[in-house]
Amino acid sequence: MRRHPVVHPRIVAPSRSKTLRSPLVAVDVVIFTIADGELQALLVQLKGGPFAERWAFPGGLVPVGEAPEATATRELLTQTGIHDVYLEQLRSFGDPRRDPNAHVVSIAYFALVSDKGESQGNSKYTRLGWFPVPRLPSLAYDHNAIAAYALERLRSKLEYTNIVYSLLPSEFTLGELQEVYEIILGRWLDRRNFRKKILSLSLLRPLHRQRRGAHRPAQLYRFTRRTPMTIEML
Amino acid sequence: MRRHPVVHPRIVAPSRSKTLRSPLVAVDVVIFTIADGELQALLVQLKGGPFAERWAFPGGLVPVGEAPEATATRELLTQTGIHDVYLEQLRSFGDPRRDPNAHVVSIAYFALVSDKGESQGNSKYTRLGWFPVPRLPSLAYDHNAIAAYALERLRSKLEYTNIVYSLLPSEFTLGELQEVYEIILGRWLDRRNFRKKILSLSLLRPLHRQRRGAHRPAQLYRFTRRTPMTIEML
DNA sequence: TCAAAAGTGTTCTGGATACACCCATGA
DNA sequence: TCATGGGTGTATCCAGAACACTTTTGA
Repeated sequence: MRRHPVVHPRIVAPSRSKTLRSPLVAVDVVIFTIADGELQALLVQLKGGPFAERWAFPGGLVPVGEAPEATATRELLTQTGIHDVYLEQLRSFGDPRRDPNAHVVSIAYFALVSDKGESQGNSKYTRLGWFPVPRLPSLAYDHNAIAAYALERLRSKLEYTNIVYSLLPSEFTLGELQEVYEIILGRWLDRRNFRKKILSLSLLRPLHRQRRGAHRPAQLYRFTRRTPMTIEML
Repeated sequence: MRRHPVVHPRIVAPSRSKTLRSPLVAVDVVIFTIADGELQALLVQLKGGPFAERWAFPGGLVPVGEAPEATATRELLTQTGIHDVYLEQLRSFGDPRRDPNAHVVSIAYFALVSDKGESQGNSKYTRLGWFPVPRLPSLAYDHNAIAAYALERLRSKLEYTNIVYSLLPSEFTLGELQEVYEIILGRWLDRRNFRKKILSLSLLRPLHRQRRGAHRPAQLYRFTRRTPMTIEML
């Protein structure tokens, strides 16, 4: 019926017609990183509104004329200082009661960063905090549901894409790579099978340097391509 | 920054503030079925606007207070008469230029029906038509991109979920089931291997009836559960 | 010398693939 | 009798899983 101008005119300017009222559009970004042997997510603390003091994922309203993904990128930069990250749309959450103030349809994204460093930036308006994903507090809006969905997506994409590269620094050992998998998937992997499989994919280039520590030195590797590809990893 | 009321107030009523302008929200539904040995999709013909006469997926604006999925269900019923179908969110498409009239963020869904019959309903406002997916015309908005995305999703979900049940009538033969897979995946499957695999999943219950034709009678089957489950089908 | 992580190969098993012939029916 | 799809079993291959001991270093 939308296609019939009399019934659902898509053409009239929004401000002219009461029947054209539609929910607001927002984005929310779940930013994951690995730190302290855990999967962590970045939260901001709300200052006002019904969820004052509560934590939530960074995000914001999408203005007319801006692509939602651009909003996500922009809010990420202004709220957390993070830029140039892997960013992927999850899905939208549109329940009218998810925000008590107004009907806001939120498009959720997830982002992956290799370390917390970049997020020290512009925190002058908001308190930022990294939280271990297994023990997230009770979040504002429906953000706990978004978190669960994001985690599920991360787990499955880890298995059939190479996006794990965005959780690692440019140089890393096979042990560190395996640890990322173990933390996110929540299960131990056999080291020999893991190395066999990963090395057979020729995604990694061994360097001429090693990581030293209180143990036998470990070969350092680099990803040959840091660009998303779908490939059976496990 | 959205969390800071002064900068991005989420609280003010939409009509009060210019800064709160956000795109409109719509849904679009890609409805698939199998007919005449092909995957087909249901389109409606637009009557006015810059895409007059062009075909598009049924859909409509989401009103304030209604969950987008409810809008999708409702528009499906009013525009096509289709109800009680498998419906799944794909993702949202938000490019500001996808609709020349206004910035409309569309949440795309895909639906599966087992036959065209249900769509004869209320076509008094719009012309409806089923089109073979491999030969879709040039659609309105960005609907060709939505179609491509929907097809991709359908193909992958066919492999790891049981949603194929929603493309089949309540009783069917293994040959018909296999044909659905072959049409959608676009490749031939070995009959013996297919039957072995499918029957090993105990998703099907053989009936005491057979389908007759100009050939050896074929055993009829029924799905034991017509509810979405994730399971490795192929 | 000890703790801690790195490095390495083989066996087994199960699932996927490839493949060809006979059967029952309606026309 | 013929065309059409239905029904069936076996051999092969490969990837995944299971599994233990030695090495190198810093402390």
